[in-house]
Formats: sequence, C-alpha cells, structure tokens
Amino acid sequence: MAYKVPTHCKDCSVNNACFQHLTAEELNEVATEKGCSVFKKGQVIMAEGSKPSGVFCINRGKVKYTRLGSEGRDHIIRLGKEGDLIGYRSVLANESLSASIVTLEETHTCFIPKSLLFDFIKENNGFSLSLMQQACHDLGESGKMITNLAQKNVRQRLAEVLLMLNAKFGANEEGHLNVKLSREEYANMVGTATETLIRLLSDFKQEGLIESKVKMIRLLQPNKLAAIAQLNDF
Amino acid sequence: MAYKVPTHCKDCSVNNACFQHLTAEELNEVATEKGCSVFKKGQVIMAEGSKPSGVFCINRGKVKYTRLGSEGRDHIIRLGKEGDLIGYRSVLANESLSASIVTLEETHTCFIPKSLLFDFIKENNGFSLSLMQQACHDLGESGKMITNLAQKNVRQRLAEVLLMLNAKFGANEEGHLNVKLSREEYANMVGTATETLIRLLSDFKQEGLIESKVKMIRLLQPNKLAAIAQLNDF
DNA sequence: CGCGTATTTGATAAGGCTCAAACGGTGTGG
DNA sequence: CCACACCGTTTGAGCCTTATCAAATACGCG
Repeated sequence: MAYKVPTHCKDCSVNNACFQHLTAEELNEVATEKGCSVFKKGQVIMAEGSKPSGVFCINRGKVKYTRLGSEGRDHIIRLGKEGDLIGYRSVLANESLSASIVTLEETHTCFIPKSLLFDFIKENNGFSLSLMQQACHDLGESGKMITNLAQKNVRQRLAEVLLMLNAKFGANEEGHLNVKLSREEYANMVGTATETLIRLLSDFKQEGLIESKVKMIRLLQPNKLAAIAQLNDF
Repeated sequence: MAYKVPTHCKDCSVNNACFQHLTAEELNEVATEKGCSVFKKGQVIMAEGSKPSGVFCINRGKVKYTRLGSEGRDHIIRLGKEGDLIGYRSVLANESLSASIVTLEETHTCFIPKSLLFDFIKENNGFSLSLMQQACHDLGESGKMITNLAQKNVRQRLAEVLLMLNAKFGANEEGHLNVKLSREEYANMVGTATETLIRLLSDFKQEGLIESKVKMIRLLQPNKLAAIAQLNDF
C-alpha cells in the first residue's frame, strides 16, 4: 500500500495553500520524509477516535469526513479533494479524530509526519499563518452548516448541498457534477432519510432544476436552486 | 463606553491559554495598546458581516454568538465567558464575521488590535500554536454540533445543551446553572421553536430531571440527561 | 443470467411547527 | 399603592414535514 510517488513536492501539481509558503529546502525535507499511499474507493484513511501521527496531503482523489451518530447512522460533515490536508485539525488540537476519513474514489496521498509539521509551524510563519487561516476558514464554514441544519428544511438544505458540490468540485464537460455520491451519501450530507432525499431529488428533476441519471447529476438552474436554498452569499 | 480597567494584563485574573505564552515584555505591550470597554446586557459587541479590527478578550461576563437565519430567526452557535477571545476566527481568517456577538450580562472586555495580534503570531511560537489549537478545538466542537443537529431529536439536543451549559458555566451554591438565558435563547441554541422547548423543559421537570423557576435551572440527574442525550463522551 | 445491493415508490405515523389564546410577572404612571 | 400595559412564558389544537416500514424495481457485478 505504501509507495513513493514519482513526483517531488516542488513539482506537485496540486497547490496546497500552506505548502506554498515553504522554502525549497523545506520542500526537500518533505519530499524526503513523506510516505505515499494509494487508497481504493471506500477505504478508511483515518478512523474516528484514533490519534493520527501526521497529516495526509491529497495528491489525487476525493474523501468524505464522516461521523458515526448514536443511532449507528453516519453523517458527512465535510468533503476533501486534491490539495486538501487531511487530519490537520486533530493533529494540531492534539485531540483524537472526530470523524473518519473515507475515500470516495481512488485516492493518492502523501503522509507528512507530525514532527515535521510542527517544525514548519515553529520555523516558518507564513506556513503557520496559512494553516491557521485554513482552520479559521473551516470553522466559519462549520458555523454556516450549523445554522442551516438548525433552521432550514430538507428541501432548502438539499439545494444548498448541490450548490456546494458544484462550487467545490465543479462540473465536467457534460455538465455533470464532478463527484460521485450514492443517494445514501447525499442523505448523510443533507441530514435526512434516504427515502426523503430521493423524493426531493425527483421533485427537483420534475421542476426542471436538475437532471439526474443515478450517480450523474447536472444542475440546470443554479440560480433557482440558490433561491430555494435562501442563500445570502454564494 | 471605552475606559481603562485598572488591572495590568499580567495581574489579570482571567487565564487565557494563549496569553500565558506571552513574555512579560509582550504583556506590557498589550497593557499599553489595549482599549477596554464595558457592555451592558444585550449589547452587540460585534455585528455579523462586519470585519473587526482586532479581538476582544473577555475580562468579566458572558456572550452569545448568534447568526441570523433566512427566516429572520436567530441561531446561537456558541457561548463565551471570562478568558475567551472574541472574534479571533474572523480576524485570523481575514473574513467578515459569521455571527454577531451579543452580551448575556454586563461584560467587561479588553480590545487587542489586529496588528499586535499578528506581531505575536509572528514572533511567539507558543502563542501562535496555542491560538491554532484553540481554533482546531473549536472546529471539533462545531463538528459535534453538526452531527447532533443532523441526527438527534429535540429532546436529545435539549439534554445535551443543558449538560454543555453545566460543563461550561457550572452551577452556583444553590445548584443553579451559572448562566441566565430566556426560553427563546434556549430554543435558539437547541434549534427548535420556543413553544416546543418549553414543553420539553416541563417534561424534564415532571420526570424529575431538572428544577426550573423561570431563569433558574438546576440539573437534578445529569447522568439521566446524558443517557437521553446519547452522549458517548462528556 | 442470477444474485445482492441500491434506488424508487407507497402508505402510515409521529415529531415538531404554527397559530391562537391565556397566564404571569414587572415596571410605569396615576 | 393600585391599575394598567407590556413582554415573556405557558398551554391547546391542528397541520405539515419528515421518518419509518414495507415492497417493488433497477442496476451492477461475478
């Protein structure tokens, strides 16, 4: 499972905001110390409750952050894609993971050990600040999600999730959302039962807001979706 | 409204985790540059959407972070008390405030300008790391709240909110929760209608789980509340 | 092609929201 | 000191949204 990807960090195509603050020398350190892995679809990269010994940088692929609720049901609290750091929250707060991180498709990662990460934080202010900004930004997003769950109904939340997916992953040449999720995963993002989600998706289809063929969803009228979601900002 | 509190930071009774990493000299800087204010109950310290030019440190008092939802209803996403930093998320992420910060009682604060904060971040690794840990910890708490809202019913969430208040603010000598909130504020924390909240509170009262006289709530059986809330960890 | 899983549809029930009205405490002015 | 008005709280009734259970259908994989 563990292997070295051919690319050196400085040639890496993905652009992580934090790593852009590292010097050539520091990037060399990463390239030397990092371990690389490939995960197949559906694999658990990190398990809820464990304490990771470092962070992963996603080189290719997509992941979901999923928390197990008390009724044995999952809830997806965030998604990650190329360039995102995985598990940084837990490592920096020195807390155990509050969610499992599971791949949505084949995913290539580079592992950066905790010690190296903390070295950079101590020595490189730009890196440190960038990481902090990441955390604070994510905290803001979480706040939005909290209000949405507390105040919006399922229809509004679904519209918002669709727009969020579009903003984060974009669409391919045919206009389909660039991420494949099962109906259950959609339901776990929206916070509803799978059956309810399916009914609302077909409502949206009938209203001409989206097109959907099983795993392929195309947004036809994003502005109308935004109106449904009651978005003030997007 | 703005005045200097008599205490120098190094004598300040409140212990903010970040400030403990500052040197005597740096604390002097804070004491020199900070501005202090007193806010009466119900005053808005910072308004949602604005961009603060620094952070407040709470010297005395309690605040709520409240977001205005699309239906004109508030949702309380967090509470703050003595020693907490206000507005750090927005300042560090360089984003506008995602919530208004409103006092729950008379509150004394010290204002620390953005520039000074960033100086410390650049020069003092302990401070910087501590701030980062704060942000990452809060991010974890937000994640918990998201799962709770998505998966738990109102009764479970109310039990959890009561326990959270007890953990954060404790109880006075008579066993009453050390924070005064209206029924509407409780509802806005739980994410439900005021009427529903009132009904559930009186259910809890009938079941002997709590005592309540308007603004005074006493938890009688916290372990039973924890069972209702389905807490894995508390 | 056949099995297992994911998706879809239907029927029913419950949880929670909304509207309406009554009640209670508190502060103000006479 | 009392009467009144206002606001927060409480209770009731009906309805709507959403969850749950059950069953049918479609899809993907070996």
